[in-house]
Amino acid sequence: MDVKTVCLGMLTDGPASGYDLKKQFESSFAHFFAAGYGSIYPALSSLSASGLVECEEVPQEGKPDRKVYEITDEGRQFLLKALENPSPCHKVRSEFLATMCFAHLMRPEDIQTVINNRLEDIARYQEMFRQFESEEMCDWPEGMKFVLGFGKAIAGTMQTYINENRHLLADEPSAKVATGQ
Amino acid sequence: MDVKTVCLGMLTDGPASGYDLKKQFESSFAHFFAAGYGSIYPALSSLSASGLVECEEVPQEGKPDRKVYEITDEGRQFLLKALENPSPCHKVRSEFLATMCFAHLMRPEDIQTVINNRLEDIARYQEMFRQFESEEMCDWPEGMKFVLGFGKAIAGTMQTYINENRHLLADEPSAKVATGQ
DNA sequence: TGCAGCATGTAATTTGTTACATGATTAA
DNA sequence: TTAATCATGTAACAAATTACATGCTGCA
Repeated sequence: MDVKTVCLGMLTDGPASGYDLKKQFESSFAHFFAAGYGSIYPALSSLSASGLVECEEVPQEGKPDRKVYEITDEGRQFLLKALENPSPCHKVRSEFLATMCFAHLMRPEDIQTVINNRLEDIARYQEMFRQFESEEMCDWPEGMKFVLGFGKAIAGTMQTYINENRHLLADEPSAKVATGQ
Repeated sequence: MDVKTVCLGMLTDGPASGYDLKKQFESSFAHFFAAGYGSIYPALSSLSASGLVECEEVPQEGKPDRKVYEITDEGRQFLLKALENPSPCHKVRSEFLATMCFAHLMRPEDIQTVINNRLEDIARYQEMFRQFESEEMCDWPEGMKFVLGFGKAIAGTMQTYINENRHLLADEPSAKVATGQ
């Protein structure tokens, strides 16, 4: 499933512009599917050319026309076919873990920095999940709740694991072992 | 960090062929960094052309020459520079989660199939982690243990989360609610 | 007889990323 | 005045996937 198909899926929720979809990719989808304008706009053009979506251009003052895309019946059919894949993949590409594999070649302070930055990143996701929980979540489809819950669970596990095991990689400089003083 | 850099890192463990590296990508690295022959061989050629590795061709009978690559001092320096990135990314690309977002458009039995297949995939990873734990693990660098433990923790959380929340997506056909029978 | 494993690679294609290009509005 | 938000897109580039291409050995 590529960006095109995910955009098509997002449009089942109602008409939207490329700009709108980008916001979804930055929020609810951010933890498992990345896409920038450079892939979203071409995706929408292509979907439009294939007749899977229709585009309505809404003129605006001082801004480019807002192009609002709406899924067609053909688009719905295409999406359903795409959703029939019985084994959709789940891929991780982690430069973080790759880096940690070679931690023994790094300076301890650099390892600490990498870990702290990762924890910050995780914290940002957790903040996002918290916001979703407090807000609109009730009227979302169950699948979306499942996916958000999934992300939250994984983020929590990562955080705990890293905190409990970072000592394996490098002892913190400030962690002076009891010196009896 | 691309395939090239990871190959370079793997070679710090000792000389190896493209075929050997592929086996690592299929085992200990499989849960966070994918690479096939189509990217490994070109990566090694390129590293060799840049002088970051050296290649020794070992003739064999009935097989193509085995090309054994060894990291050079220049290669080590290059790797250390690459490891200095303070914020290496950790990206997930999940067609599985994307599919689940649109579960309300799918047939319940198809949802079950997708979930069962995902659980099988997770189980395969867990089996792999178990094998590593029983074997050679002791002489591995701490970073590698950290990374394997990370994968194991995530796999466990996924499994538990999916089992505990799959009912949100579709009630199993056989799950007849207490009939008083 | 057939398949898995060993062992290498190339070429075409697909996909996505990054940088570039434009430009008005609004709040700090 | 400066940054963020709104709003679109293209073109060059980078990277990885897939299919293709070869061919021996050893086991079941």
